[in-house]
Amino acid sequence: MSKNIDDNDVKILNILQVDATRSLESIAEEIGVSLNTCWRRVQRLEAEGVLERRVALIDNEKVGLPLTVFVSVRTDDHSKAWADRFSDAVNQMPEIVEFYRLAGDVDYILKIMVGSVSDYDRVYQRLISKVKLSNVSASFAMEKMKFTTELPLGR
Amino acid sequence: MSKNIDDNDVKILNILQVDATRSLESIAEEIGVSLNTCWRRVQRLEAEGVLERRVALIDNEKVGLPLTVFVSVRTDDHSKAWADRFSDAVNQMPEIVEFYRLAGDVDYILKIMVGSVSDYDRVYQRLISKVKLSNVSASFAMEKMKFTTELPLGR
DNA sequence: TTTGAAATGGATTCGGC
DNA sequence: GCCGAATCCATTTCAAA
Repeated sequence: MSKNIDDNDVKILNILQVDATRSLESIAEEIGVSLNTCWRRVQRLEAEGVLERRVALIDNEKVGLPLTVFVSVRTDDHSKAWADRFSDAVNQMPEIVEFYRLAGDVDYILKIMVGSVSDYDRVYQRLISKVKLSNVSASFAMEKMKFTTELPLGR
Repeated sequence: MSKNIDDNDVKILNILQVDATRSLESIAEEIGVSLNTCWRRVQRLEAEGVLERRVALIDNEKVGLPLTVFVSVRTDDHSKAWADRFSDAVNQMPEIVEFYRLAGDVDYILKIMVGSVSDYDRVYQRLISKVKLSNVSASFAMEKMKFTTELPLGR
């Protein structure tokens, strides 16, 4: 934990990462500081970029996106040019919601959210039309058992 | 896409899933409806559970959680009792931020956010002390190339 | 320089038309 | 769907420590 984040900051972050609609007044009361102090801390956390943004989370099933797919990618082309093209292609595709480069035998993992298996196939076809992938393996999620954007900050 | 979500609802959702601090007035203006209509639509989307909640997103590196680990789990115990114990254990561990049951040869995938490899090892030890896992494989993320909570709703 | 109390003005909420 | 009143809330100001 960064040294410029104290106990009260953590309390504020823990409240806001559960519910960003909480009023400053109620947060101030809960953590035992004045409204003003609380406001200043939130401002500082935003200015420092600790608090990145506030977003609305949408129920993926209720908007017709019940299927989550994890895709493992291996490549034999480890050039920068290839990596850049892959990255650009992924960033143009809104169905790909997460994308990491990994250590180990799998080079990349993608998380894709779509309406159906055939929607997934269209996303897959579009992706491989943009960039050559030597070894791709898809795993379909049968059940979302936990999903949170809340980071473990301790108390 | 569910039939009770129309074009204007999608526009509202697309705005709020990028920035939940936007005022109703500015949203109303952007999509071309009255403030009141916009407010009622947001109320309805919340009541229906389409809009689940609004949260603050925190910079994981700035709070000392630079390491993301994907863990694949295979099990030979496919009983309900075992699955429940696994699920309970995961839900008690805030470092595990995502958890899915998969189709295919890997049974589960976990996404874990921690400060370091040794923090990961502590999480891992804690997990296997609570539930027997027959085959576990961890992949460490070297680079977060894309992360968004924004669902692809089309226009 | 920091802190808290109070004022301001803007945004949200909700009834009625 | 639109108006407008009542309320709530973020932000600024200002005085005191």
